[in-house]
Amino acid sequence: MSDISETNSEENIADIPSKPAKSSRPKRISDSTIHRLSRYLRLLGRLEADGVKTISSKELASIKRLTPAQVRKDLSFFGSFGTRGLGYPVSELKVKISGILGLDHRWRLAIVGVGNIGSALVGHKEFPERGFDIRLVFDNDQRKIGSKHKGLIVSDIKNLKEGLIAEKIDIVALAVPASVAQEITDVIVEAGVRGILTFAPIHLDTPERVFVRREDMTMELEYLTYALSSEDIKSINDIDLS
Amino acid sequence: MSDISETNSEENIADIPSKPAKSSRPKRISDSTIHRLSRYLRLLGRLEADGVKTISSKELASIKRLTPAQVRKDLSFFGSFGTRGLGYPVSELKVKISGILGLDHRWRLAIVGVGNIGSALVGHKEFPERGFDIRLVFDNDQRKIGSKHKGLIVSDIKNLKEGLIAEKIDIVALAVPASVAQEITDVIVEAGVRGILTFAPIHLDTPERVFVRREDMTMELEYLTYALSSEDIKSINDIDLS
DNA sequence: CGTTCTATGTGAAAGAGTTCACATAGCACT
DNA sequence: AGTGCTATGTGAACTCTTTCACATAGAACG
Repeated sequence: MSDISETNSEENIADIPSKPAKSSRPKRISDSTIHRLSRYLRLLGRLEADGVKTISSKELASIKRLTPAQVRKDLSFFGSFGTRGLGYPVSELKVKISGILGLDHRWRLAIVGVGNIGSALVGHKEFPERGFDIRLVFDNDQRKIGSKHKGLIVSDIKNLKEGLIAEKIDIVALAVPASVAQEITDVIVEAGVRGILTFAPIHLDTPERVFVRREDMTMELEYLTYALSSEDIKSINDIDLS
Repeated sequence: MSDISETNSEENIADIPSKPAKSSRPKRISDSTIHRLSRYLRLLGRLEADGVKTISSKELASIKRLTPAQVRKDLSFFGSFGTRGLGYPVSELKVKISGILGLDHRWRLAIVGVGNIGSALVGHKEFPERGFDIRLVFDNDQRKIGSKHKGLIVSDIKNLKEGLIAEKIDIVALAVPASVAQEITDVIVEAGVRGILTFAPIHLDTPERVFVRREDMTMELEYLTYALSSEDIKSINDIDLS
């Protein structure tokens, strides 16, 4: 049973907290720490390009609106990468974080569903730049199958399982309608893929060994509408009626 | 902590109970609670369509892999919507949550940037279905400006500020290169828009009254690569430690 | 109308994540 | 080599979130 899979705020991964703490486990790194590492990494890339050699936790934090302690704590979970009195060596830290995040080699992706979102993913330039190679693209629409889409030929979803296995796909980006997301997920899982990035706004049932992350724009929009609405309510309530 | 601007200006206001103790929104509600409300809402929509009249916290939780207590707690922050011994009335709860999230009226969106992601947003069918109307689309590419994009004419980004004001835009979805994201954000803020959903992987500097949410696919992919990599490492490490 | 049974609503406990605060490592400069 | 200075690394304190556990509201049925 993986402790990483037990994300707290999102239900992504199937998990029933049945087992008591297994012996002495490394230590569970929080969701948010990993996300922050991603963000440090990107910043470090820019700093390196700018020729910055060293950066302190304070500077790192101020750019991202975090506390220096947060930065140091995040990094300290994985080792001591800084020099006391000096700060962190930019290039070296970048390499270290890349390693932690598993970005020391390239990853093989497949996109399933070439609708609005799927197309955007296929053309997304950031992916190859950051180590993700899109190897396969699938759809069930006969008009799309066989056609070239930004340099990649769209495969028939009927061949999904075989394709994923043959191309040794690590991660699938799932951009299909919610109504078929679960059945396609089952095929992906059968093919042995253990990472899924889904855009379907439903819960996907997967075995424990499979990691699922959801990207949900509507949910984020709804967070905004909540925030905007309750602000308004607040200002109304702030007016003293007496 | 997420990027949502801090919303606690309540320290200023002394706790004078001049009004009926019908406190509107006393505590700060967590990020995760709001996200879960979004997800309950979607599930309730499906249940309602299926003719389900009543649902218990246990059922609600099992579908989403949460605990019943979590569901009840989330809802209890906003009131008592259920009936003891019975559960929650589906339609009624749906209306209540919609209200909490500010979804009792439609919201006016603008998309800035019609690249891969921007195009996907413009064509995204879920938005209108969920109360979000895309009113304006902007780009800086002369070849795109003036052309119709899924029924909407692309405006010149030079007219961003005026357009946002004229169309009373509530929320902007920002899908532009990171290099120009901050300057465009400044214009959006000047136009008085207080909600931004950004796809640029950088920190946006905004005044406190503006709410920013980030959608970051690469970050989620990196979470997956982290999880997949450390799984492998873990099986090696599982042997010793402390 | 009373009894039984079920699932809510909620304080309190437990568990996570963040911030504090400070001892200390290492650089710089004499 | 010694002194001063700065920023790391990290237990401990604190704060926020989740889970527990149970009293109790209301439905159902005789």
